[in-house]
Amino acid sequence: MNKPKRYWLMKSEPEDFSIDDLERVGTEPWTGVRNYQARNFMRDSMQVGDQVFFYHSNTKVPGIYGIAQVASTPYPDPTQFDRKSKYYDPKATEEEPRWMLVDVGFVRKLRKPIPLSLIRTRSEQLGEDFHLVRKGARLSVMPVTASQWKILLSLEGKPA
DNA sequence: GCCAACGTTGGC
DNA sequence: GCCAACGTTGGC
Repeated sequence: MNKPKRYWLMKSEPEDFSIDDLERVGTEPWTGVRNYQARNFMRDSMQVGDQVFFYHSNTKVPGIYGIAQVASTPYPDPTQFDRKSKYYDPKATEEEPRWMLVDVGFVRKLRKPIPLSLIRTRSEQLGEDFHLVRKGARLSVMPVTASQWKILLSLEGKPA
């Protein structure tokens, strides 16, 4: 029997890594997550083929810009061992890595981005458990339910 | 184990 | 650039 497909939302600052960058490279290890909750989602719950909303944060128009998919099983984030990386973690060792990640693969860019401002207008529909529009939401990797996925996708191409 | 101080996230 | 919200750190 097929496992039901899972959905996620992953944030990235486009100056750092954008959906266009992902389109160019095809697949990218999702390095630099240093939040335990976000790590746990990647380590414990993601499966190859899961669908991902690619969200641009810290930018002029924050919002969902594209769709990606989980492209690997979890493995240790190599940047935690790299002294020269800004993500270096002195407490992590090869034997006991702290930070796990998955590879993310390009699926498509949205015809038109779905701005956060538009997403907020659907807060009620999306429900309490939608992390993105919670006050002070800082989680960079979060689950999205099938119904939330549908609602959000239906906003593609809608005027903001 | 508490909690103040600090650093970071991320919208505006 | 500002600053609220939040997670983490470290002194006690």
